[in-house]
Amino acid sequence: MNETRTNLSRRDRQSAARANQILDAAAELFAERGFHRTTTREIAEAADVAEGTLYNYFANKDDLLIGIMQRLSESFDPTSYPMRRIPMNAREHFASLLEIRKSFQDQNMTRMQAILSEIMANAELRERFYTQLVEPGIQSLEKTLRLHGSIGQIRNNDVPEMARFMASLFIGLFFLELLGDPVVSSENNRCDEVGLSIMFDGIAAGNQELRPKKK
Amino acid sequence: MNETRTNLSRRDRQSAARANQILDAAAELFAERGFHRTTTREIAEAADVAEGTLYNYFANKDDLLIGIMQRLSESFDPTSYPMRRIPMNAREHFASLLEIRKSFQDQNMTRMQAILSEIMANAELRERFYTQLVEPGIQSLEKTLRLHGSIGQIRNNDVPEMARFMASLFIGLFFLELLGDPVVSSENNRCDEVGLSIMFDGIAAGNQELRPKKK
Amino acid sequence: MNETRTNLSRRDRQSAARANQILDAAAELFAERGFHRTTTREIAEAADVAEGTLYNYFANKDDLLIGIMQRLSESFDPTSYPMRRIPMNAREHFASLLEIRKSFQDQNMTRMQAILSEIMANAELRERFYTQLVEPGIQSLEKTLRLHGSIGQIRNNDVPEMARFMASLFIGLFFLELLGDPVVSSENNRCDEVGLSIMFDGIAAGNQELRPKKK
Amino acid sequence: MNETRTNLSRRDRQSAARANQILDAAAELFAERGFHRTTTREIAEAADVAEGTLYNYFANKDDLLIGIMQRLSESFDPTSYPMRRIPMNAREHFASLLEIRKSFQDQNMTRMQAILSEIMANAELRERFYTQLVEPGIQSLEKTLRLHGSIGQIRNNDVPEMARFMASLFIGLFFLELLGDPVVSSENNRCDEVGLSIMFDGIAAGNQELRPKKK
DNA sequence: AATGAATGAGGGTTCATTCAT
DNA sequence: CATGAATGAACCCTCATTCAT
Repeated sequence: MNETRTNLSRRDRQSAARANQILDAAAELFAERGFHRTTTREIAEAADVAEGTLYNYFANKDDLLIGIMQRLSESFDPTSYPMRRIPMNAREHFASLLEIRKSFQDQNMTRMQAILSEIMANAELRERFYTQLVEPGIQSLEKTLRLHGSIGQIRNNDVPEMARFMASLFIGLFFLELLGDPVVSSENNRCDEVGLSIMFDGIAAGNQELRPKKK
Repeated sequence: MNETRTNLSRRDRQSAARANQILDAAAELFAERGFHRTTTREIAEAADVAEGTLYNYFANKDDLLIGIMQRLSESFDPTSYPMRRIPMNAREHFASLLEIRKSFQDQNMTRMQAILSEIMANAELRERFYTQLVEPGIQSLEKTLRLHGSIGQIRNNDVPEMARFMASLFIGLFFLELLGDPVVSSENNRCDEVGLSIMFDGIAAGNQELRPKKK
Repeated sequence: MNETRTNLSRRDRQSAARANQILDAAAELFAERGFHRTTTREIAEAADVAEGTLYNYFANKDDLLIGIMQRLSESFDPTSYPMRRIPMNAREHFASLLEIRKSFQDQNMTRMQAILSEIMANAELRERFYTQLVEPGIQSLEKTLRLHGSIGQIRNNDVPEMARFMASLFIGLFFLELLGDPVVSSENNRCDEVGLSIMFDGIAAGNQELRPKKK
Repeated sequence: MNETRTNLSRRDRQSAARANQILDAAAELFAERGFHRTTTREIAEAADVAEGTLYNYFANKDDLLIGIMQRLSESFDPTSYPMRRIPMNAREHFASLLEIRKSFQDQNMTRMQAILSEIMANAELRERFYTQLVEPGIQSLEKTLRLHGSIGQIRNNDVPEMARFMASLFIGLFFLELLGDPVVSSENNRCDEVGLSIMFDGIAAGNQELRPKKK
């Protein structure tokens, strides 16, 4: 059989594609109006399948959330990023992390919104979210911090707290964007830039290096 | 009648008390299992009233969320805090802000959780949340930053971004606590301390002042 | 309060009446077209209540069957019958039992049909049916047989088997009626009469006493 | 091709075998959990075919019941039995009928259970059941009774009622067995024996012949 | 104002049946 | 003829809301 490039038969590929098609439709709707205000009927319509077909791919409505989360975590591999151009200047490194955050956010905003509404109310999902996304992200941050700390580029203590500090920043910015804060949402906002500056040099007067203005 | 201290009649006070009793019950349940997984029957039972009674105090179930939000914003008056002991050392000032955040969080965790689950899915609520809580908070931060900036204690530019930076930090820490992150959740965590240090002096090696260790 | 005759409040009585109203409608429909081919909507319509009201009185659809069974067993108290005019002639006694059977059948045909269809498929119901109806009936028969046996009116051994024999007869006749057998179903059928005769004197030629023809 | 013994081609035989394989699987499941609680998917799995294959052999799910009934009636040919060793002693004759009943029951218990649950709820099936099984059985009984009556071995009147009497007995015993009555279900029960005795000699004291005790 | 039984629209899910492969 | 994914009507049940008491 001609399946050199994938181990999956055509049927399997079709099946996976169908599952994705359903998940995408579900994520869109969950993000738009929340998990509970979205009916399986609407999902089916949006995915252009019959309602019963949903249940050939997912055990129940909750399982759609799990599926969305799964795909979210698949597209989030923090270990791959920071090491790409190491060793590098710490500031540039963290700048690139912030950019990665932004690009991840842009590509996964819908999925994030889709599950966020249920994360507060669904302990299992919350657990998964922390384990699959937040924890790995924080650990990656810790690793990065230790690396740069070990070579004297940044302070070398309180790594766990620093990592939480940075993670909080990421999460908070995401939230403010969701809430529609005009400054954070504006296309050419300087939040990341300022954030990076503060993170490295603090807000104390006189600490700031000269930074190149964004053009 | 003895109504010297309030403008409310006894009936009005009883009525307000009953409304609060219902809101508290609702908040507790919403926080625990989410808005949609909580039934009006459960709320009524928890509040020790009949189901129909709910509708004498609130137009519908959604209105309970609005009510909880209302009380949340009543107990959050950012304008009152920062000015208490001004002028003061900027670092101490922000330290006290962090403490205020923590105490607010402790006292309103339930209510916050109660509405958070619906904020993502309910545009009206999201709007209210931003307008009543986030925006005032940010504006207060901006004011504070400008104040200290104007007297040269901290850098004096990018105030909006700095305020978002700090707000993000608050929000993110809250989130990590909700998610059960062990470092942030631990009783004697140093996150605020480290956060303050970073905020002022940055993570760049050599920037840190000597800080007194927490006892 | 004026509740001398019953311990039940008006509300309780109304509630019980409503429950009966629902059970009667359900029994009718179950008998007509079977449990699974009857929808809760149809039951509600027949009972002239809303569909949701069913669930204020019964936990679920299955519970309706249990309720019907309950009422069936309430209207079947075998212990009360046979002793009414004891000691009596054994033949007359069993003749009256057959009449009782017939009258019970007439009054409960619908309910019996209603549950019969599910008895074969529902182990719990089958268990209840045997325990609440069949077993008490057989035990009552055994008691009666022992009584007449002890005073020499009938043979005095194999009481359990004789009781099963008679119970089988009752059940079988009921079944044939359900199946629409013309002889058993005919208004003035002589099955009971002949049955009684056989039961006492057997079918062997020459055994029969002279019996008065039914007028 | 070697088709000397049957008129059926190999294909036809295979086809019939497949149909039987499906019917057997269906009967097993219907008996176990009832018609409506059994899904076509389960039947297909048990029969080791695809779900769609069912519909190549049977028009729909109901048709499976008809099929089971068909096979039941094929294995029940009352005309063949009683005449085998006629003339014979009437008592022995009926004893052999009871044995036949028992063996039929043993061999067809599953199928009987399978359709019984639907007989109460399905008029068409009930009709078939009566026409194909009960009526022929009763007619055969009537014939037998008339035969023995005509030669003076048993009473010669009320044949239809006597036949119903006996049929009821058969049906009732079957039912008690289904219900799990301990006496009827016990391996070495004496119900048939006692039943025969009663049927011939009645329960009246002094009627019984001396019968040999079962070992 | 308080009650809680009644309501019925709407939800998630099942499953007999079809049909393209 | 065999397959099993796709289908969608129909089901049981929930629950926010109403209203007579």
